[in-house]
Amino acid sequence: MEEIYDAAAVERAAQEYWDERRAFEVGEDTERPKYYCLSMFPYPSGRLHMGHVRNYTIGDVIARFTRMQGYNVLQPMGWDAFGLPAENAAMSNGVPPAKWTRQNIAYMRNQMKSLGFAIDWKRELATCDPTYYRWNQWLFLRMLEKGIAYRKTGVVNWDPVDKTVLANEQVIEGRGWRTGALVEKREIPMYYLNITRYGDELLSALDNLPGWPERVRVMQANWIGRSEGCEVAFPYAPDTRAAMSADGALKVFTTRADTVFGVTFMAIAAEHPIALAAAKSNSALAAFVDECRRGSVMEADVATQEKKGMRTGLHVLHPFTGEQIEIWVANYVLMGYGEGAVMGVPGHDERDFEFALKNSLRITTVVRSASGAYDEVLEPWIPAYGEYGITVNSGEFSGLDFKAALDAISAALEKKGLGCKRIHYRLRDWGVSRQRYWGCPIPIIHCEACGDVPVPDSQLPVMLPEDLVPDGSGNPLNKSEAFLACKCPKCGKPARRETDTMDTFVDSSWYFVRYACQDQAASMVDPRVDYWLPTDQYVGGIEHAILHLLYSRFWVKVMRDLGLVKFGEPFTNLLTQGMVLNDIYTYQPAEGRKRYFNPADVDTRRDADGTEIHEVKTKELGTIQVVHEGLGKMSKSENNGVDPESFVARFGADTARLFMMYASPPEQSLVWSDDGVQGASRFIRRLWVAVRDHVSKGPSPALEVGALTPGQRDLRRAAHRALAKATDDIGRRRNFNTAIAAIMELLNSIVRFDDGSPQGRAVRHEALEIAVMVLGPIT
RNA sequence: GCGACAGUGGCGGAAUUGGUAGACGCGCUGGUUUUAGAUGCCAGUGGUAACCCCGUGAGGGUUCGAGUCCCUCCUGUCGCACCA
Repeated sequence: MEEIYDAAAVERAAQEYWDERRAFEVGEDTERPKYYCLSMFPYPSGRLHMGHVRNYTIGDVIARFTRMQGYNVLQPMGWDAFGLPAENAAMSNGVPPAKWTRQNIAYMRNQMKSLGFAIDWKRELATCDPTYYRWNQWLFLRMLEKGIAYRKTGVVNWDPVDKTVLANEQVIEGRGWRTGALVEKREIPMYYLNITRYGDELLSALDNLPGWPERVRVMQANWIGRSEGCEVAFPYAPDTRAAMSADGALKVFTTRADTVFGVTFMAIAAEHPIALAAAKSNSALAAFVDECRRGSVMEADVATQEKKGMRTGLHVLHPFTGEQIEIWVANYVLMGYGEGAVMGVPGHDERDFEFALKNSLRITTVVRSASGAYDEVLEPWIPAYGEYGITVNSGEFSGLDFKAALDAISAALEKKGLGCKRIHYRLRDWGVSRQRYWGCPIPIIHCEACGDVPVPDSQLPVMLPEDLVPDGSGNPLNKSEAFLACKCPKCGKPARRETDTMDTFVDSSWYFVRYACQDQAASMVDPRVDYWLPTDQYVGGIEHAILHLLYSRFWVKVMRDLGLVKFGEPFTNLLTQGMVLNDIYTYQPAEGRKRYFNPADVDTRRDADGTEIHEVKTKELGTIQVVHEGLGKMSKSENNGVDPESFVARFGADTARLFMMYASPPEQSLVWSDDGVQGASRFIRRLWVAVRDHVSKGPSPALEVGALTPGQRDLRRAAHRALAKATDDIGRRRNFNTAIAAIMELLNSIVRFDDGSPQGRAVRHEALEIAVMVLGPIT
């Protein structure tokens, strides 16, 4: 009983045993059903954090469990190795990003190994290796041939802090997603991927992903934002023609072309060219335009923001009646959506209604309620006004239902050359060029004579020089003559290489495919991909619900259409794990910045009247009282992280893993708790002691069910019930907590149950085997 | 504002999907081992002095039976955010 459970020794022995046996290396075994269990690969930032540990523990439990059920299970691991932090680290300490990244990978690989995951390390890959990124380049060239990749000069989002172009998706509320800096607009030629071409499929295929959480599918559907409607052009009236000094038409997109006869005004965004033209000769309007543009950035109270507008004094002509319609600038019209202009139909659109009331504009009824909810549109607004009905007061188009009116009106518009049916997406094409060094070079050569020439396949990969050190003054590739100088593949004359690199989302869009054939030098994929893919289970953070998952789905569909893979959806089942939270403690000195204290350093005691007091012993200030600010995601900035490495050193990986799985269901956030850790630690120790004691008493006799006492029979039944329960829970990934609870209960009864009889030992043996079997996946 | 999800002891959370509410763990209380502490072990722990009583955010409904289903409301979390 004096023996102490030495987690490090126990775990090291197990890990060595696995290594020797190459226990987790798998091949393509057609005899067994395959199971591909994938966790999102980490960015090699330097050290693992608890979020990683949780992510990979959940994946590992699923992998080990399915493996025990007889599947041929692949669980690979790799590194999302390109990206900005490496450049930032390079700038602060002068180390080339390649070196920094590879050191981090080596360190984190060791950390991961000490956690004992059932990973096939033979298949490890890093996206910064030419053997990987050459296929980014290769597929990019195929996309270029198909017209999916194209070059376009466009207004891009420029992050002034990171000095890089951001995708629309990387701009959050007008700010860079990483830096939070206000984004500026710049014109830069760059490469785009035509993801909108796949918009329909990306949307409709969501319905065939029952293994995805509903909310992720909703988020993706909203992001794609498909709407079916009609483009309508309102020709300029003479005054507008004069202001714009050109003939033309104001284009709008509408989903309600059936209400086109109800248009009583036009509303345009403050940034719209007509607004800018009108503002030149109208200072009041110019001031309003300014206000709107400022207001749209300060979005905090957008929800309750009043619908404000101002007339431009300019007009357009109704495409059917020829009537003059006045153009207003309105703060509720967004330049970034559709054409930056809407047709104002106050009778049948709530926002237009509100706007018309406020500005005393005419409200006309052009749709009659099919359900008899109303005859005429009157104040106040009722939702029925916005519903589909039968057209009225619409000239030759009166008396039609929505579908018929839409068809007739769009056909008539098309005849006049003033519009047509159109499907509009919120989703934009994916700009993949980045003005950064530490990324996959875009395989293009710029020749004075031949223009932009794709690098021939035979010259791939375009190698990224690994010895450069960014200094903050832009992309070092632009200063590297060795990289820049090349020959034009077409004419052979000296030419310059493209220095832009690809968005790192490209790297992560297909890494899961490459795991299947990581050592294949001759091609991007090989038949092994057909065996393993698609992935059966993907585990990762909800923060990737839109970008990474959407890009991956798109990329795989392109690969499918190129005949490279046979599937169109990469991830059959998706599990989005919750965050790891911990307490936040702060101290606000009389002067200076608020300080954050790590919860591990905080002592909590109760005051005489029962209120909790949190104290920290500091060197400079002595013992101070700190404030408990609640719970937050473990982060550096709030100093509430728990370091996995020191944790494992102290308690062992099994405790870390058991606690992670036990304390909270995988999809929910997990609150760190030292007490919970104690419980998990105690449990692991207790299990170890029970197994060791049992083993030390020698082999158990064969189990004779008929000879059991009622107590023994009960224990045996409890063991089998626990097994069934755990199998069910882990299989459905619903709640690992209950699976573990069943085993804890079992273990409790085993420990108490010790009558020393031979059959008692046999039952105990069986029960322990079951406990170890179920906990095997977890610990 | 719209949408999704949730609300159960002091805490994390169970409840076999409509059938003994509070599994399991933490915490707490008492006992015990120990020179002492930590650990370990034993017992107790929703409320109430107690019960065959009352208890799953509030109110109503369906049902032999509701934490679970339906309606209304409240609160919280997340997502979207004037989507034309």
